[in-house]
Amino acid sequence: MPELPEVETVVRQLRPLVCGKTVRSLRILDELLGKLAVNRVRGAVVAGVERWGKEVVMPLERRTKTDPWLWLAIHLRMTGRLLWRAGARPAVDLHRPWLRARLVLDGGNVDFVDPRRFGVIRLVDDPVLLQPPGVDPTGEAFSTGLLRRLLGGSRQELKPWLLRQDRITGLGNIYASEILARARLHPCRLAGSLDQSETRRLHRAVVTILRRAIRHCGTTFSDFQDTSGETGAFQRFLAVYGHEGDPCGRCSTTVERIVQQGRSTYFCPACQPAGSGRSA
DNA sequence: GGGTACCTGAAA
DNA sequence: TTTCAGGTACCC
Repeated sequence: MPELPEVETVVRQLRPLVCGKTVRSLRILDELLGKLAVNRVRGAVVAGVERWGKEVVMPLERRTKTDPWLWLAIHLRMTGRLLWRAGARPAVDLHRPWLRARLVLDGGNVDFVDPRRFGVIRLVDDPVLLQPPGVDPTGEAFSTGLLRRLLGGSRQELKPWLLRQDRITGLGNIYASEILARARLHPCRLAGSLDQSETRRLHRAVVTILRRAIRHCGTTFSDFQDTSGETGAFQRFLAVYGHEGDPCGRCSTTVERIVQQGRSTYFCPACQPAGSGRSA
């Protein structure tokens, strides 16, 4: 599930639960995750829970004179989740559907559950290795001017361009469609073809959609306390994503679905006219 | 740049 | 049975 707002939600919910707690162990249960130096985390203290792009990053402080910092990074990819299970002795009982890894802390577990097994865990000494290449669209640095420079000259279609993590980090397939619907821009427009006012609309849509999605805890998400249900509520506000064949909320024209680079794009052909600068 | 692969489950 | 899925790495 996770795009930027969902990962932000995970991080905010996890932070007060795990910060300051001591790591007992990191259990890797799926060989697809590869070999990690899990012994190095034992006894470290969780110093934070951060979102770096779409990745959950936990700085771990060790009681060693040399190399006191370790960085645990978890990318949820398509179906990964981090579920908190409070409890005193939860290292046993590894039976949980799709459980791939478990961070055992004093007072509870962080369970990495991931049916499709695309998720990735990294453990590194140097946080530079985790630095996302693109700009964070929720940060101060993301301005209309910066967006204009990033778009400059690109001959890629807008919607695939929005998915590029080396330009803007954090957008995914749902919010890319939602952002273009709000900005009233056709997904097949060439990224480099936007004029100043269109660029401003796109910038505002990125900021607004992400802010609203974060406020509503993202689109569908599992609870950390009890394993049931979804706390995310943003799906109620989706204007176009998943709404092929439904009337557009603004003009009642039928919402369409097209495929770009093998992925679904939803848009309203009336509110988001092709206009000039559309790819051939 | 764009297709394809990775993997599994749910829904059509 | 086939298609689709919130992501990204790797191929030409």
